[in-house]
Amino acid sequence: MAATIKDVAKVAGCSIKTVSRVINNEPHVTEEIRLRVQNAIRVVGYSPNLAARRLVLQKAYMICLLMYPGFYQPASALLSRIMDIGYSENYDILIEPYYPTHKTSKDRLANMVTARRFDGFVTTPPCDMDGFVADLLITYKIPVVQINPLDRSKNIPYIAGNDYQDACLLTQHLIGLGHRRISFLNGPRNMRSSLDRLHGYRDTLARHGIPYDPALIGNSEFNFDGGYTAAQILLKSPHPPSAIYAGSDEAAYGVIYAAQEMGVQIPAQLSVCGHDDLIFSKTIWPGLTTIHQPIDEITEQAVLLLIDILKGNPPDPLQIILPSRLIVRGSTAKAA
Amino acid sequence: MAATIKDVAKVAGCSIKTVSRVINNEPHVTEEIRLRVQNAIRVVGYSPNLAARRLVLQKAYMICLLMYPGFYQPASALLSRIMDIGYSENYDILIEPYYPTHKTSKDRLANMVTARRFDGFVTTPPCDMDGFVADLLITYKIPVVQINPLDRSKNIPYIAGNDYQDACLLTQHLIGLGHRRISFLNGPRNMRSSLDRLHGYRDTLARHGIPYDPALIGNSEFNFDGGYTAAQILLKSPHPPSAIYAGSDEAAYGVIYAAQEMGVQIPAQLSVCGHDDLIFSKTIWPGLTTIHQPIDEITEQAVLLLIDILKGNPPDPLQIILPSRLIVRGSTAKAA
DNA sequence: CTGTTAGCGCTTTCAC
DNA sequence: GTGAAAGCGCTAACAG
Repeated sequence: MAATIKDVAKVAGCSIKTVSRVINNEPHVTEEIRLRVQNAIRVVGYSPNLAARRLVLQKAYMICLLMYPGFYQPASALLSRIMDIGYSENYDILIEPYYPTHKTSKDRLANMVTARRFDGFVTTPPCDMDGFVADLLITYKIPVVQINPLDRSKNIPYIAGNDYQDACLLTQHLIGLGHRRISFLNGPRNMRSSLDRLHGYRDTLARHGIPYDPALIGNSEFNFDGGYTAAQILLKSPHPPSAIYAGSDEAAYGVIYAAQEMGVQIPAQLSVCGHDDLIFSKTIWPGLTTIHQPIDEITEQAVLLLIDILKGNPPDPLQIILPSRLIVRGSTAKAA
Repeated sequence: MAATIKDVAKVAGCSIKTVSRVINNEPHVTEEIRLRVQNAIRVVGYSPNLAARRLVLQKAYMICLLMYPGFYQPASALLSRIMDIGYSENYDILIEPYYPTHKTSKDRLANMVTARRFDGFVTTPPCDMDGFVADLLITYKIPVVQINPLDRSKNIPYIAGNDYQDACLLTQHLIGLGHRRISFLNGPRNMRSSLDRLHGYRDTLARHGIPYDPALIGNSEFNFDGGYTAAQILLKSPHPPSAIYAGSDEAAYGVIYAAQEMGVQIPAQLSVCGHDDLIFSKTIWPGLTTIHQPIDEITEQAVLLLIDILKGNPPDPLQIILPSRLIVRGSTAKAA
């Protein structure tokens, strides 16, 4: 049986309340007694019982990171930092998968919410696809911070990247290299980032007086197979593009694979860009030119923001957009 | 304020003990009252308070997955399944990073153990590098299940793959393709899998009467940079290998990168194998021949095993080894 | 500055 | 078959 405050009080020769005061750094304790208690804590090997604290404080001390499996893998380094943040603030952080289209997933979330298992939530897209999560949490008055939310019209705190601007950056890069026939591989239609990236691409073309050609738009679903298939179609077309902006790194991998298979040389005959800067994008051959959205920083900040809100210190801008970086590697070169 | 058993009891017109009986599916309740209580639960929207239950039962209902960041990334699908398993058994599963060489990391673990934050642990290598984790948990009598443990001499439950046999499989594959000068890129010396893979490689060569040549052994640390550097050295040597078994997929990526850069064609001039079957190994060009250790299944089984132990139903073999699969892709071909 | 008391929501004796 | 009462370890309110 683990030691309790009673044991500590007995050893220190004081009441349990005094022990409680010392543990929680409350005032009104003489230095002498404080030291005596701290010593007693060490002697009996005491550490507070979380369940008891949670019960009496009516707080779960738990945060839920609601993630759509397949959308984005939290690298272990990030995970590590997030858990550290939680730990230092006394929160356990749980990563829960969530499929917005599965009824069981929704039911489970509803359970967790009504049971008040978590003090707050952080969500990734497309968990917020249909507004179910947001509505539920708002109804039960449970704080949320969204990562890259699909719908930014609601007044929910979020941390996000700037997909539109990022796409402009990438398109600009290709145009700067002399490319004029630039393909764009679109992603899922219900994803905000797909649309934003497409718009960035279109607007940048327009700004440079390059006409928009629907024949150059492929559909990749932002995954490998989609990129592979779309590239095959585009490269076999009578008037193929000189550059493909794949919309996502995974799709870009598919493009590169298809090109290699067809004997199309990258970047000599075809420039390829991705978008996301997955960890392997620097290790495939040739290195992939892409956009590095600071997703780790975004996630980290989302957790910090949520904790601030939970502590009752909501910072002033509750909605923050972080800038990205263009990463130029070997997969793009001057147009032939 | 959420509803409690008291509220339910009031609505159902019975005592709280009866409500408790219904919640926990205990006998000695007439069907009529049971129904009345179940109805009342729905009416008041009751769900049990976990903290209270934890307090009175003296159980954390928490499992810790101790992971070495960088060793292995739990794919989100796996994560999803693990959380599901935990959820269905009423356990929260927390993923905690652990650096066996960091004092802060050890201190934190010690804290968690003494505070009895978790009912049990699952560890990945090399968390068990120095025996600290195992000793600590054994001292405090907290159940552990190890994944691919480095030291299997202790009597601790584990789920593991068979690195030795896997390496044999891969080496065999290369020899079967007619390769005789086969390089092996070693990993960290303190990792059991490095040694086992090396031994499998050596023994298989021996079985086929191929002499072991230390000049063909490179050091990759099982990562991209290591593989890249080692490949450069090997390929520039006067008598280069016709195949490189990279010891890990990440190292294999480095080998492929280096080869492409030097204009060495894969697989025509050089066959390359990895080991691990990371998710991107099928999407790089050419697809990587490798070993698929069922790491997802291993992890899943480890969690299930731990829960069985926690429930007091330890199954008979507490140490299980799961077989792997050879995955042949485009990166290996007949020797020239 | 310190201690006593009550109670968070639940399960567990032990009567009835 | 059912319920009253005690208590898990802690914090909050209130005396002293």
